[in-house]
Amino acid sequence: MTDVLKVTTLNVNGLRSALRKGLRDWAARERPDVLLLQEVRADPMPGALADLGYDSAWFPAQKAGYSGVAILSRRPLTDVRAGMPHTEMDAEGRVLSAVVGGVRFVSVYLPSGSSGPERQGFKDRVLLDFQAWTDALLAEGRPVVIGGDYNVAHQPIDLKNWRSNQKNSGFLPHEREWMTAHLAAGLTDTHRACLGDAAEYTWWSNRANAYANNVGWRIDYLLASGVTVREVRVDRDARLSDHAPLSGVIWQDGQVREA
Amino acid sequence: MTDVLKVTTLNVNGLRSALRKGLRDWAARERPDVLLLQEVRADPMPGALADLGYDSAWFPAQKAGYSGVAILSRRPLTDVRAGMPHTEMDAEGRVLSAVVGGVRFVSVYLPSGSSGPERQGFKDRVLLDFQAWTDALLAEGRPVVIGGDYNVAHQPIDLKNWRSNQKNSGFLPHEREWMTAHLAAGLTDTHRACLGDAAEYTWWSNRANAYANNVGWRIDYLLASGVTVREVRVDRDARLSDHAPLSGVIWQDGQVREA
DNA sequence: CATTCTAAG
DNA sequence: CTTAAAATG
Repeated sequence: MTDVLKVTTLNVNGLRSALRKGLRDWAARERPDVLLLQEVRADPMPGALADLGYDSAWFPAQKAGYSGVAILSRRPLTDVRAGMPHTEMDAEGRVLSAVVGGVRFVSVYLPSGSSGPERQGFKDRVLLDFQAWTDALLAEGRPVVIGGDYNVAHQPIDLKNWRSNQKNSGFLPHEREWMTAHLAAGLTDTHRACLGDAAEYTWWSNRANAYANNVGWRIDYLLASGVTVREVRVDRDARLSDHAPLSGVIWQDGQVREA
Repeated sequence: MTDVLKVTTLNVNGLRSALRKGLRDWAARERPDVLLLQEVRADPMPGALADLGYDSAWFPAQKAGYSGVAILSRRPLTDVRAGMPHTEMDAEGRVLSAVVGGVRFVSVYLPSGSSGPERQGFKDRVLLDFQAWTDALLAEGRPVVIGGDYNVAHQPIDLKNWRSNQKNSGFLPHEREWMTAHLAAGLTDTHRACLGDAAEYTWWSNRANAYANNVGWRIDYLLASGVTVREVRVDRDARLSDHAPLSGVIWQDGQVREA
């Protein structure tokens, strides 16, 4: 493989909704090689972007219209793995991976804990088990790119109102510590690595005027191991859902830039 | 009372929806003195047309967003009666009456039987009890105008495809016979009395292209006892819901046309 | 506040 | 096909 791979992660908040809002045109313009989607909230739609050359893999939740992740790729998609495994998590279609161009891509949608203590408890258990799962994945030795909605902001710079959110799900101390450990296990936060410490968010609540006032959170990540991701950017203007697409260009380590 | 009373009956299929579609402008233009509404599907909205001078009475279903009838009037509304009484029927907010200008106006929404045998059984029981209720009402001696969605087409001329609907709820032989008896009990079908035998419908399914192809049913009625209703018309073009407004002008019997 | 699903028509 | 509500984020 001599080419680089362009990757995008996006929580679509309903794939049908995102298609209505122009995901097709956006994909035709941006042409990511790999599209990691979360919150598909629909049965598999292999035809959705097929005419743009995308093959796809899908992992819907058991409950219709809820959660679900997918991977779309313009290059062959191999060794697809749906689930962690983890009975509760996998019933909700939250993690899916596949190999493209020698890199294992992961699309992950970690639970929100904001609807109450029961879901926060679930989220906390999932964080532990997802860490074990990524540890095992990294131990396989193959380059890994994880894209997804973690529902966790890491540092104060990652959300507009960090002070008032220290007791809210998504910015709880133990969630932030978990993210620190997750990265320390061997994953690069490519957004920070590429863009430095500028405040840039990937999600804005639909309530109030959060988007207009840029009251957002950075809860979507593109994490990498064994490859370098360059040209990372958040397409704040896309408006395909309440999340922004987060994209980057992957260079295999040791790969030589040609001309 | 020297003036005539203009009355309109309309199944709004959600009052909020009808307001979005222009019910306010329609009422400001047509200025019915009495508006008989069915399928309000909302909690009472006394402010909806208050600035056009309408007082109102409401009978919502116990279940939110379902059924419900109302009467709006630009003249004083007295002796309001909600319910038949009939436990099941009244839990669904289907009949409401009040006196305006010496006439008792009834807004009624008879059940649909099209969702299955259980609802058809309910509809059949309601038809019997509603007949008893109207018999008692007529026996009071006061002029009566009933407007509403009966969910019954009376004659073959009252629906586009009568042949294929002879086994479908809304045009079953026993429902048609019930309507014949209902009228024979002392109510004039003012639409037929005023407009003769022209095919004119008051409801078109949202499915297929029923409205464009005028594949409709006449299931909404303006029935009168003790008064004459003139200038009856169906406003097919209003598009305020899947039903058309059905209007008429009421002359008290013995009332002399002035000027 | 937005999405999807359901019940109902 | 359309409405409104419920669940979820």
